[in-house]
Amino acid sequence: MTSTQLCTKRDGNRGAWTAEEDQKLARVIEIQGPKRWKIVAAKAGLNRCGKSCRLRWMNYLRPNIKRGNISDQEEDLILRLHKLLGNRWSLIAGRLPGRTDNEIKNYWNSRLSKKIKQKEKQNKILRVQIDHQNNGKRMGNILNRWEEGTSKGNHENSKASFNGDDFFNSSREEDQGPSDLEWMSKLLEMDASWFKFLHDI
DNA sequence: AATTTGCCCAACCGCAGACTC
DNA sequence: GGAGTCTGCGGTTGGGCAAAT
Repeated sequence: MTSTQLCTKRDGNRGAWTAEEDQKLARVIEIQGPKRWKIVAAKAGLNRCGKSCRLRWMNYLRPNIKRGNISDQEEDLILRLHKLLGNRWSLIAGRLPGRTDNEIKNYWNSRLSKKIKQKEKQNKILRVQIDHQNNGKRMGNILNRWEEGTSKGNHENSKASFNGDDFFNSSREEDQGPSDLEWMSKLLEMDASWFKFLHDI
Protein backbone atom coordinates (compact mmCIF):
# COMPACT_ATOMS: atom_id res chain seq x y z
CA MET A 1 0.00 0.00 0.00
CA THR A 2 1.38 3.40 -0.92
CA SER A 3 1.26 6.58 1.13
CA THR A 4 -0.98 8.04 -1.52
CA GLN A 5 -3.47 5.27 -0.93
CA LEU A 6 -3.34 5.99 2.79
CA CYS A 7 -4.35 9.59 2.24
CA THR A 8 -7.97 9.01 1.40
CA LYS A 9 -11.38 10.06 2.64
CA ARG A 10 -11.68 7.24 5.14
CA ASP A 11 -8.29 7.98 6.65
CA GLY A 12 -9.18 11.05 8.59
CA ASN A 13 -10.14 14.65 8.80
CA ARG A 14 -10.43 16.63 5.61
CA GLY A 15 -11.36 20.12 4.56
CA ALA A 16 -10.21 23.43 5.94
CA TRP A 17 -7.67 23.47 8.75
CA THR A 18 -8.61 24.94 12.12
CA ALA A 19 -6.40 27.24 14.19
CA GLU A 20 -6.02 24.46 16.72
CA GLU A 21 -4.76 22.02 14.10
CA ASP A 22 -2.32 24.64 12.84
CA GLN A 23 -0.95 25.13 16.35
CA LYS A 24 -0.51 21.41 16.92
CA LEU A 25 1.24 20.97 13.61
CA ALA A 26 3.52 23.96 14.11
CA ARG A 27 4.51 22.72 17.56
CA VAL A 28 5.57 19.29 16.27
CA ILE A 29 7.47 20.77 13.33
CA GLU A 30 9.26 23.11 15.72
CA ILE A 31 10.65 20.08 17.53
CA GLN A 32 11.08 17.62 14.74
CA GLY A 33 11.55 19.81 11.68
CA PRO A 34 9.61 19.75 8.42
CA LYS A 35 10.32 16.15 7.40
CA ARG A 36 8.98 12.62 7.93
CA TRP A 37 5.48 13.93 7.44
CA LYS A 38 3.75 10.71 8.36
CA ILE A 39 5.43 10.84 11.77
CA VAL A 40 4.69 14.57 12.11
CA ALA A 41 1.02 13.88 11.46
CA ALA A 42 0.96 11.10 14.03
CA LYS A 43 2.83 13.08 16.69
CA ALA A 44 0.63 16.11 16.22
CA GLY A 45 -2.33 13.92 16.98
CA LEU A 46 -4.08 15.16 13.91
CA ASN A 47 -6.51 13.02 12.05
CA ARG A 48 -4.77 13.92 8.79
CA CYS A 49 -2.29 12.23 6.52
CA GLY A 50 1.33 13.35 6.24
CA LYS A 51 0.79 14.70 2.81
CA SER A 52 -1.93 17.02 3.99
CA CYS A 53 0.32 18.24 6.84
CA ARG A 54 3.14 18.93 4.45
CA LEU A 55 0.88 20.93 2.16
CA ARG A 56 -0.47 22.98 5.05
CA TRP A 57 3.06 23.75 6.22
CA MET A 58 4.40 24.59 2.79
CA ASN A 59 1.51 26.80 1.75
CA TYR A 60 0.48 28.44 4.98
CA LEU A 61 2.43 27.84 8.17
CA ARG A 62 6.00 28.02 6.87
CA PRO A 63 7.85 31.15 8.04
CA ASN A 64 8.49 34.04 5.63
CA ILE A 65 5.37 33.34 3.61
CA LYS A 66 4.33 36.55 1.92
CA ARG A 67 0.65 37.32 2.21
CA GLY A 68 -1.38 39.75 0.18
CA ASN A 69 -1.61 40.82 -3.41
CA ILE A 70 0.98 40.01 -6.01
CA SER A 71 2.73 43.20 -7.09
CA ASP A 72 3.16 44.36 -10.69
CA GLN A 73 6.83 43.51 -10.49
CA GLU A 74 6.06 40.02 -9.28
CA GLU A 75 3.44 39.60 -11.99
CA ASP A 76 5.91 40.66 -14.64
CA LEU A 77 8.44 38.18 -13.29
CA ILE A 78 5.88 35.38 -13.28
CA LEU A 79 4.96 36.13 -16.88
CA ARG A 80 8.57 36.08 -18.00
CA LEU A 81 9.44 32.97 -16.03
CA HIS A 82 6.36 31.16 -17.31
CA LYS A 83 7.36 32.00 -20.86
CA LEU A 84 10.74 30.50 -20.10
CA LEU A 85 9.79 27.52 -17.95
CA GLY A 86 6.15 26.72 -18.71
CA ASN A 87 4.01 25.29 -15.91
CA ARG A 88 6.98 24.61 -13.65
CA TRP A 89 5.31 26.30 -10.70
CA SER A 90 7.78 25.24 -8.06
CA LEU A 91 10.68 26.59 -10.12
CA ILE A 92 8.85 29.86 -10.72
CA ALA A 93 7.99 30.10 -7.01
CA GLY A 94 11.65 29.57 -6.21
CA ARG A 95 12.43 32.88 -7.90
CA LEU A 96 9.75 34.74 -5.94
CA PRO A 97 10.68 34.92 -2.25
CA GLY A 98 7.78 34.21 0.09
CA ARG A 99 5.46 32.97 -2.63
CA THR A 100 4.33 29.36 -2.90
CA ASP A 101 3.94 27.29 -6.01
CA ASN A 102 0.27 26.83 -5.21
CA GLU A 103 -0.27 30.57 -4.93
CA ILE A 104 1.44 31.25 -8.25
CA LYS A 105 -0.43 28.44 -9.96
CA ASN A 106 -3.73 29.81 -8.67
CA TYR A 107 -2.80 33.33 -9.68
CA TRP A 108 -1.92 32.14 -13.15
CA ASN A 109 -5.04 30.06 -13.62
CA SER A 110 -7.45 32.65 -12.28
CA ARG A 111 -5.94 35.87 -13.69
CA LEU A 112 -2.92 35.73 -15.91
CA SER A 113 -4.17 33.05 -18.28
CA LYS A 114 -7.23 35.22 -18.93
CA LYS A 115 -5.10 38.30 -19.44
CA ILE A 116 -2.97 36.47 -21.96
CA LYS A 117 -5.96 35.16 -23.85
CA GLN A 118 -7.35 38.67 -24.03
CA LYS A 119 -4.02 40.00 -25.29
CA GLU A 120 -3.84 37.30 -27.95
CA LYS A 121 -7.34 38.21 -29.07
CA GLN A 122 -6.35 41.88 -29.36
CA ASN A 123 -3.25 40.98 -31.34
CA LYS A 124 -5.36 38.90 -33.69
CA ILE A 125 -7.71 41.82 -34.32
CA LEU A 126 -4.72 44.13 -34.87
CA ARG A 127 -3.23 41.71 -37.37
CA VAL A 128 -6.51 41.56 -39.32
CA GLN A 129 -6.64 45.37 -39.37
CA ILE A 130 -3.08 45.59 -40.69
CA ASP A 131 -3.87 42.96 -43.34
CA HIS A 132 -6.93 44.95 -44.26
CA GLN A 133 -4.86 48.12 -44.70
CA ASN A 134 -2.23 46.34 -46.81
CA ASN A 135 -4.84 44.71 -48.97
CA GLY A 136 -6.56 48.03 -49.39
CA LYS A 137 -3.33 49.58 -50.68
CA ARG A 138 -2.84 46.69 -53.04
CA MET A 139 -6.38 47.04 -54.33
CA GLY A 140 -5.76 50.76 -54.80
CA ASN A 141 -2.80 50.02 -57.07
CA ILE A 142 -4.86 47.60 -59.10
CA LEU A 143 -7.63 50.15 -59.55
CA ASN A 144 -5.13 52.81 -60.61
CA ARG A 145 -3.89 50.49 -63.27
CA TRP A 146 -7.45 49.80 -64.33
CA GLU A 147 -8.13 53.52 -64.60
CA GLU A 148 -4.93 54.12 -66.57
CA GLY A 149 -5.95 51.39 -68.97
CA THR A 150 -9.45 52.71 -69.52
CA SER A 151 -8.37 56.32 -69.94
CA LYS A 152 -5.67 55.45 -72.49
CA GLY A 153 -7.82 53.96 -75.16
CA ASN A 154 -10.42 51.46 -76.20
CA HIS A 155 -12.07 48.89 -74.04
CA GLU A 156 -10.07 45.99 -75.47
CA ASN A 157 -6.81 47.67 -74.44
CA SER A 158 -8.13 48.31 -71.03
CA LYS A 159 -9.09 44.67 -70.71
CA ALA A 160 -5.62 43.72 -71.74
CA SER A 161 -4.05 45.97 -69.12
CA PHE A 162 -6.06 44.27 -66.43
CA ASN A 163 -5.78 40.62 -67.12
CA GLY A 164 -6.08 38.13 -64.35
CA ASP A 165 -2.65 36.54 -64.69
CA ASP A 166 -0.94 39.89 -64.52
CA PHE A 167 -2.95 40.81 -61.50
CA PHE A 168 -2.11 37.70 -59.53
CA ASN A 169 1.54 37.70 -60.55
CA SER A 170 2.14 41.30 -59.62
CA SER A 171 0.39 41.09 -56.32
CA ARG A 172 2.18 37.90 -55.31
CA GLU A 173 5.62 39.55 -55.31
CA GLU A 174 5.15 41.16 -51.94
CA ASP A 175 2.85 38.54 -50.59
CA GLN A 176 4.07 36.71 -47.51
CA GLY A 177 0.72 35.72 -46.03
CA PRO A 178 -2.25 33.84 -47.38
CA SER A 179 -2.77 33.34 -51.12
CA ASP A 180 -4.31 36.15 -53.14
CA LEU A 181 -7.54 34.27 -53.41
CA GLU A 182 -7.61 33.85 -49.67
CA TRP A 183 -6.91 37.47 -48.90
CA MET A 184 -9.36 38.54 -51.54
CA SER A 185 -12.12 36.54 -49.93
CA LYS A 186 -11.09 37.79 -46.49
CA LEU A 187 -11.13 41.32 -47.77
CA LEU A 188 -14.60 40.89 -49.17
CA GLU A 189 -15.82 39.35 -45.98
CA MET A 190 -14.33 42.13 -43.90
CA ASP A 191 -15.49 45.13 -45.80
CA ALA A 192 -18.78 45.23 -47.62
CA SER A 193 -17.99 48.72 -48.91
CA TRP A 194 -15.12 47.36 -50.93
CA PHE A 195 -17.43 44.81 -52.47
CA LYS A 196 -19.91 47.51 -53.38
CA PHE A 197 -17.13 49.61 -54.94
CA LEU A 198 -15.88 46.72 -57.05
CA HIS A 199 -19.41 45.88 -58.07
CA ASP A 200 -20.06 49.48 -59.17
CA ILE A 201 -17.09 49.58 -61.53
C1' DA B 1 -34.77 39.71 -0.27
C1' DA B 2 -33.75 35.50 -2.56
C1' DT B 3 -31.38 33.16 -6.00
C1' DT B 4 -27.87 32.56 -9.46
C1' DT B 5 -23.40 33.20 -11.34
C1' DG B 6 -18.57 33.79 -11.41
C1' DC B 7 -14.24 34.18 -9.13
C1' DC B 8 -10.65 33.07 -5.92
C1' DC B 9 -7.98 30.11 -3.31
C1' DA B 10 -7.12 26.30 -0.03
C1' DA B 11 -7.02 21.65 -0.23
C1' DC B 12 -7.14 17.19 -2.51
C1' DC B 13 -5.69 13.71 -6.01
C1' DG B 14 -2.72 10.97 -8.80
C1' DC B 15 1.63 10.34 -10.57
C1' DA B 16 6.65 9.96 -10.79
C1' DG B 17 11.09 10.13 -8.96
C1' DA B 18 13.89 9.72 -4.76
C1' DC B 19 14.91 7.36 -0.83
C1' DT B 20 15.30 3.48 2.56
C1' DC B 21 15.72 -1.06 4.07
C1' DG C 1 18.67 -5.08 -7.07
C1' DG C 2 14.01 -4.60 -5.83
C1' DA C 3 9.96 -3.75 -3.11
C1' DG C 4 7.90 -0.57 -0.19
C1' DT C 5 7.59 4.10 1.39
C1' DC C 6 8.19 9.07 1.23
C1' DT C 7 8.30 13.45 -1.00
C1' DG C 8 7.35 16.88 -4.36
C1' DC C 9 4.91 18.43 -8.26
C1' DG C 10 1.16 19.88 -11.36
C1' DG C 11 -3.73 19.37 -12.34
C1' DT C 12 -8.24 19.60 -10.49
C1' DT C 13 -12.02 20.25 -7.24
C1' DG C 14 -15.16 22.43 -4.27
C1' DG C 15 -16.41 25.78 -0.61
C1' DG C 16 -16.91 30.55 0.52
C1' DC C 17 -17.83 35.00 -0.88
C1' DA C 18 -19.25 39.00 -3.59
C1' DA C 19 -21.57 40.79 -7.53
C1' DA C 20 -25.29 40.41 -10.66
C1' DT C 21 -29.98 39.32 -11.69
